[in-house]
Amino acid sequence: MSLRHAVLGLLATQPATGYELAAKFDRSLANAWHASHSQIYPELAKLQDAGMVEVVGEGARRSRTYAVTDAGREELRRWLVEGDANRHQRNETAVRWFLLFLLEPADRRRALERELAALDANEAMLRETAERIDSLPGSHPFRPNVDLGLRVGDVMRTWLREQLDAAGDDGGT
Amino acid sequence: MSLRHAVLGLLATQPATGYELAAKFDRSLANAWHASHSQIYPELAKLQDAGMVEVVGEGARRSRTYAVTDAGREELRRWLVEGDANRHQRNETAVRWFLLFLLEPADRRRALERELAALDANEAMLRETAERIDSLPGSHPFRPNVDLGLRVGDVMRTWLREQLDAAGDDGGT
DNA sequence: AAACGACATGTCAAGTCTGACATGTCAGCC
DNA sequence: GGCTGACATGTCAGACTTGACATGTCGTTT
Repeated sequence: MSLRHAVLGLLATQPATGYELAAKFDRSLANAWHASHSQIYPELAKLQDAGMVEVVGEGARRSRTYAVTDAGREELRRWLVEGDANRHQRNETAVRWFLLFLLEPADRRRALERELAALDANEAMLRETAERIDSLPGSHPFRPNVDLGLRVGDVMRTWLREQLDAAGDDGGT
Repeated sequence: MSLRHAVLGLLATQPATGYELAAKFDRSLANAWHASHSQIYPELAKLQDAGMVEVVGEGARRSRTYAVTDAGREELRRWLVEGDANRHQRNETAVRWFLLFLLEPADRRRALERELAALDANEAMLRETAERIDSLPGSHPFRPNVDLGLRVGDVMRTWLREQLDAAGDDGGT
């Protein structure tokens, strides 16, 4: 279960409310793990019961800011250091890309173009994030990961364009 | 749900038994989607009820070979063409890589080296697959995907080595 | 002939995740 | 004052996934 460790990790980076965590899952972790608030709030409660996070502040609208405790930090460290490199992933995009060859060239071209557009959008988001981070003073811990995302995105877009060319050859205009 | 479409796709590529499908999920789709036989057999039954696959042969040990029907092919096509480019993924490795900066440099180096080793193993597997495929007559539909995997692997390993260098700078010997 | 390992399928309890439903607060605008 | 949209939390049924348990077959080796 990574949800637990993702939450611990985000809180270890910076204390946050459940709402803020949900936003971070949609931004920072968008390309790594998806979780919505309906999972995050119960998980925070469980982590609090387990003594791994604690409430460090309350704000307007019943909001509670959580922070990691020493026990939580230890659990996180244990997972990062000892957890075996589990390569299992669940990636709908990858499945789709595997099966695109089954389509007729015309359909395939359309699908490839849609995938390319989605990647372009992701690229734009990453570039924005990079710029925002770079304009901040000091270095941001996630900067290398943004960079990795950009590089992987480049490779994937190149590949998609190659597949588009190939589909064009097969299918005429 | 991608399990259904992954199964349909594999069967559209080539008819197979549930057992063979499970093996393919561990090989071809290892970096895309994980599914074990305890999911595959029930899914085949559901797909058969829905008229999307049919039994085209029976072999030793009660084995049944399934193939996609026209209805299944249509559903698969619909998903490939119309399904929106869902970028949600669930990737424990990515989460870990996001949080590695939280570790002390010594721990971080150890973790990075373990990740590098896991990637090397994956690389070796992909190269083997590529060679096996290339030695076959004709072109194999998954060849481009193997290539994509190799390229993405290269980018990731380069990144890991950079992070290792950075951790070395931080933490001395 | 017994033992072994790969082949082959099946079930199920427990855990995880999704999407919808539900409730309420606060700030700014008209 | 009322409206709207962002903020903020919570619950839950239904679907999906995991890992363990269960059963049996076939070919090869000892």
